[in-house]
Formats: sequence, structure tokens, C-alpha cells
Amino acid sequence: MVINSITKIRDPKLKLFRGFADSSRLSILIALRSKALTVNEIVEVTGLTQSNVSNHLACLRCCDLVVSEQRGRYAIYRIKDARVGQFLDLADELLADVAKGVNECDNYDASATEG
Amino acid sequence: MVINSITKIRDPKLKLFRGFADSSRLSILIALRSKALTVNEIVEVTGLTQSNVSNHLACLRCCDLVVSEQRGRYAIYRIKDARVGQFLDLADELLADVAKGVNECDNYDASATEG
DNA sequence: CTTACATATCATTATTTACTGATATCATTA
DNA sequence: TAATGATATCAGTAAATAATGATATGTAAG
Repeated sequence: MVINSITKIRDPKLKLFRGFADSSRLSILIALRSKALTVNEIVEVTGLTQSNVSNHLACLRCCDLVVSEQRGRYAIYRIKDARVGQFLDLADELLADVAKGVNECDNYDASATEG
Repeated sequence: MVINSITKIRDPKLKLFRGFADSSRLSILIALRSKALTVNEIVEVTGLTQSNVSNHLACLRCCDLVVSEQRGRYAIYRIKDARVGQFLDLADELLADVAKGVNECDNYDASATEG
């Protein structure tokens, strides 16, 4: 399993940030924030493929950001702790107050936005 | 510039997390947390190469996480806002309270730790 | 105006990480 | 127990990202 190579990371803080720092994983976390979902529901909401979602869920589960509960043949996933949500909130706050420029900093590479 | 490809990321939240989600950048941010430093000082503290540090600083600067001030032939870098530090704090908190397992989850791949 | 120092830039290469598609597992139902 | 549905796993490949090394830029001092 390659995705879980992040679990080899020694520094747990780095590992934590990595959990949030991928487009697919972030989508999953945001989706799970409102309520617990089955894998298929996550697939539908995010538009990712099943295996991709499953791989990332393994990653998030391993890092203790989400937990799964087997209910019949469904696996229900949910955010493990509300603080994970708070982490997302703080990111928004930080963006609103501190790092407004994050939004704008792509003008160095006009070709990327034009092409 | 390849490192700054993160600036192409649309979602600013994702971009923010990416800022923290690299070993070198995280080292730099942690180093800058205690006090402002020149590029060479960062190089010494982190053990990274000069060009690597410079590349990552460009990335962090672009994302508004750090700012630089030219003083003579030195460039002084510092964390742009205290909230960036708070973000690091919250990560620690989260790790302490929520994601303790982050530390332990590498037993799936014994070969990696043994070899 | 040449030298030395400090930093930035950039192309190349190396490494990491994510995605895909096929298949395995495991629980339910017929 | 065969078939179906839901999820997990994994090898292979593709894509993204970081590190390196050479060099450019800019600043100060001789």
C-alpha cells in the first residue's frame, strides 16, 4: 500500500498535517463533518472512485482521524473527534484573517491559469 | 518553479494545509516560531541546503505564512502572524488528545522499520 | 569595478504520493 | 451454497512534489 506511506513519517505533527493535505482526503473529511457516511455515500458525495476512497479511508483511519463501524455489510465512517472539525475551522479562520493572500498567489504562473 | 506548484491549488484550505505538510517547510516554520531568522540561520538550524530552504521560503512567502524583510544583504524571515503558531499548537493538542494513534500506526509495514 | 557574501532562481533528476483497475474478502440473501 | 452487494487490498502506473547543483542576482566592502 503506497498511500499509507505517510504512516512511515516519524514526526506525528507532520503526519497529522498530511492527513489534511490531500485533495481527496480533505474532501472526505469535509463530507464526514456533517454526518457519518458509508463508503458508497462518500464515493457519491466526493465523486472519487471506490478504491480511491477506500485507500484514503485506510489512511485516515490509521492516523486516527476517522473511525469505522461495521453495520451489516456497510461500513459507517465518521470523524473520530470534534477537534478534527475544529482544526478545519481554524484553517478557515486563519485563511480569513491571516493568509488572505493564499487565494491570490498564482499570478506568478500566468500560463497555468490561461492555458 | 516546481515547489510552488502548490500555489496552483484552487482550494485555499488545501493550500494552507500543504504549507505545513512538508517536512522541510514544517521545520522552517517551527524554527521561525521562536524568532526571526536569516536564510543562512535557517539553513544551519534545519540542516537543509541553501537552495532548498530558499525554494521552500518562496513557497511559504507566497502563501502568506511568512514574510521577509531585506536588511542589508540579509533577508530576515519571520512568521507572518501568531495564528500560524497557534495552528501548530492546535496540532500538538490534537495529537495529545485525539490522534494518539498517529504515533503508533506503522506496525502494518514491519519490513520498512526493520530493513 | 572587482571580490566576496547572501539569497534567489531554475532546469534536471529523484523521490514520493496518488490513482487505476483487477481482484479478494466478507456479509447478506436467494 | 451460489449469487449479489459493499468494502478492502494490492500491484502497476501516472502524476505531483521535493532535492540537487549550477548559476543568476543583488548588496556591500575592498
